[in-house]
Amino acid sequence: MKITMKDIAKEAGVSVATVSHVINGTKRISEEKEKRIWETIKKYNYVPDARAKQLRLQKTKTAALVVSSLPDSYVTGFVNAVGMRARELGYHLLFVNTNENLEHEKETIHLLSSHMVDGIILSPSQSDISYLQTYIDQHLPIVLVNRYDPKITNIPRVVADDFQAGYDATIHLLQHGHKHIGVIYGVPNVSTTNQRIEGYKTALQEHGVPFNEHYLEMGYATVEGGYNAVKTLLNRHQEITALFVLNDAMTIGALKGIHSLLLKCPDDIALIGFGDFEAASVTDPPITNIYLPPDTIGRTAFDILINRINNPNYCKSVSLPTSLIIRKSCGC
Amino acid sequence: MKITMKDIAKEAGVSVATVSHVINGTKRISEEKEKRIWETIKKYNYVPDARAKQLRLQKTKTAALVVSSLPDSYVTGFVNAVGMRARELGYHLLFVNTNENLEHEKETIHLLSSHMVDGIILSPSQSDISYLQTYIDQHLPIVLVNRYDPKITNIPRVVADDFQAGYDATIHLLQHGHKHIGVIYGVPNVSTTNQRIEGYKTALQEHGVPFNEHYLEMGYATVEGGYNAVKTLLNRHQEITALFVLNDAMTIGALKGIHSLLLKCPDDIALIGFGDFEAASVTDPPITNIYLPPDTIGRTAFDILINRINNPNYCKSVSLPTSLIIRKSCGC
DNA sequence: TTGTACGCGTTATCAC
DNA sequence: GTGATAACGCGTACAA
Repeated sequence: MKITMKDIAKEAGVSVATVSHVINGTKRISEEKEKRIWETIKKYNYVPDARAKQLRLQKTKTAALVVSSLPDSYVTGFVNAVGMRARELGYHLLFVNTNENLEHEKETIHLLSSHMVDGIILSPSQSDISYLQTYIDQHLPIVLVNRYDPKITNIPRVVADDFQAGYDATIHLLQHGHKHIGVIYGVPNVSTTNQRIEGYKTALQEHGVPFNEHYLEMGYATVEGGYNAVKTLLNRHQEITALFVLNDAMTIGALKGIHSLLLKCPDDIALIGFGDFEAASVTDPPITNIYLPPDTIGRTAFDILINRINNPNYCKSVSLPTSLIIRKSCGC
Repeated sequence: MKITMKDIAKEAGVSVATVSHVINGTKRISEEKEKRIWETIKKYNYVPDARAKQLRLQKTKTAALVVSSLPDSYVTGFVNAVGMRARELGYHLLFVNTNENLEHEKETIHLLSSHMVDGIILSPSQSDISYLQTYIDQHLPIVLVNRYDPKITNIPRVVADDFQAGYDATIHLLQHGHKHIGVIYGVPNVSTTNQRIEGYKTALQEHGVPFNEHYLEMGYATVEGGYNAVKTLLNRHQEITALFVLNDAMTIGALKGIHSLLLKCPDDIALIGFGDFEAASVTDPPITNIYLPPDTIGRTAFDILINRINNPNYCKSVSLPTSLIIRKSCGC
């Protein structure tokens, strides 16, 4: 049931006008009443209805950004796919990039929960998404993409089969005779990273290769971050002959790093990336990648969201297969 | 002045209920009245207020997409910059990708004009944006980015100095002794393409090199498109020794094409791109590019939009400088 | 502090 | 069958 300012006012034993003033700080209200009102607001996790506010104030505090095309790459492709599907189904899309910042993400979800949108597709910044439970209880339709918390099962999600992908990549490197395989990742404690590393471990184990946790190197999920991570890792472990990098930007940085160390790829160091980007076929050498299907993920996520909007109990989760695109960076 | 359903009803001599039924097709209304109502709607370019509708119907037909990061590349970087600035100023951002489709763009602007947003940053699909005049007359705040119509001066814009960029790129190639320089572009009749080509022509002229219009090759603005365009162009004009490609995706495709023709870059064909992408430093060879500053363009566009929102007469236009990033694809 | 008109469409109800 | 009247959705801000 949706809770309005009227409900808050009744519960706190004041008028809606008073509640409004407290929320907006537009007038001094007595200490105790103000406190009681805030408590009631917290209790019900109340957020003023954005539309009513906009209608009254005659402004939306929303700007539109319209562009005529988006070049490809995983997240971009994904954003694009969601946009296309949204359009096909007569929906608009409000877009927010939280820049891997949890606070920003929490604020965003809170804001959006003000009936600003019918539902949310969320690619979380971390795996700890327990804060979402409140909104789920309030029947705010949410679909998780890419990352999720395995312990939370009442939120639908669409993700890639990261375990299998990590496994496949590792097997590919093992088949080329590599025994010392480094892994470079950007974001810790998220299901994507964890699952890919699990797949990596499993593949190693099946081939009787011991797992060395020092072969796991974290860095910022940027070109620069990948560059630094590679240099650190290879300087410390000269026995490493292959690298598995978990995202596009770091893959580019890793290749830069390999070049700067005057190493030959794939002769000295084999490289396999995750995500796949347009330029991967023209790099020196062309990079073998695990391909993530942004289009399928995006469209599926939107379709699931619509189902969830129409039926609050709908809770299907999907895990999509990835594929290995073989180029030259592993010595094939 | 904002026009409401009440105004339409009065003008057409009917009640608001009738107007609503006509718009939504929820009831049979007599031929003549329906016709009269539609005419009035067209006359005033009336669009029902999205917020009032949403408030009444308790749904927004809007979904949110929240992602935790966007990898870089020009448009992506630009989108990201606008998003950051919007957040800093307490705005939300509705995002639409029109996929270079003019009809889609027109529909979008029309929809957004329903007070759905306070203002619009538009990267048009074509230079013919005369259809915007109606909205400008209605004081819908719009800022143009990247592309514009030189004839329309009452819409603020922020663009790169495309003429100078085209000039700089060409001069760079001329200085390396190239006389037969091909140009590959994706979108015809837009200011970006036109201006860059103007710069190219001017540079040629200053160096006494004749302009050959057959050196201009158009293709789809994709990797595939760049690939095909290069093959077509180089097969037809074997004397060409340098290529200037006007966007990232086609630049990647062009390099692919050069490889597939078994030509050496830069020895056989020099290459200079436009936009610059992360992987450009690790391609074979690393690609010299004209760099467009997405961050500055995005933030500036948003700031101008805010000014326009606060003052309908504000109409500053900005042209930002580009820079040449020298790598190896020109033989430096 | 609070009652209440208002912003703008939608739709159930009622009148012709 | 056609069309108008009016209540409603939810905050805001002025008058009391």
